[in-house]
Amino acid sequence: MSRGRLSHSFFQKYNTCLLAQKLLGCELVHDSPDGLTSGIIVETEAYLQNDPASHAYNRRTVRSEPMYGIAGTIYIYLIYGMYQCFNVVSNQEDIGEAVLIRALQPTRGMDLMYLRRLIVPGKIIRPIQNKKISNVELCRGPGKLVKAMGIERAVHNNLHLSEGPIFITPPMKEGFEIVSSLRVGINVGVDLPYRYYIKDNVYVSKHS
DNA sequence: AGGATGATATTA
DNA sequence: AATATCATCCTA
Repeated sequence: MSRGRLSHSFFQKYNTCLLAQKLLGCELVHDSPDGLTSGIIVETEAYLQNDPASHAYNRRTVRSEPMYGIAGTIYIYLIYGMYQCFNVVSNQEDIGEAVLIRALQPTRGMDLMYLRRLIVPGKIIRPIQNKKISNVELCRGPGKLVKAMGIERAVHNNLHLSEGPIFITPPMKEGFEIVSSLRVGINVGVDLPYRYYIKDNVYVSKHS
């Protein structure tokens, strides 16, 4: 059952765009106190040093500091006041680059994922009958997958994938075709084709 | 199409 | 200190 976890050498081995592609087909795992959840990475985006869309573009601030850590560091940030995004830091230390994980194909702990998706922070559970979240919808999008996986910035930011409760296993899926396209939800650097996903995979957030 | 929601970076 | 800006998601 245990396939082991990818270590620093894997994350450092490729440049950021290539790592974004190599991570496709690998399994992201969170072994949490509430239970284990996991999913195959099916969609990623690369954010580079000289990339206007990157948090590390022309600056090194407290928020983006984890991006300057060694490859395999976890970088989590808050977006739009409500959602969090999960990144795998890449390249050498002191070079601020990372790969955003945008969608997962759930493999384990789907019941727990479903429960987490329903919980509104600090409040009650969302009206149940109103919306039924399908397996396809559980992790289809960067904010969704972070919530379904029980990942929190306050707890997991700046941890490393080579140790700790969150890790990535070697590829489970192989032989698929990778599509590259423009990145989603940005206003600058829009022309850079640094989004990658598994062709025809239903769990990818959005097609183009 | 528009609103939720808060940290962050930038300007003053 | 004030403000514009978000690597998003949900509801209408």
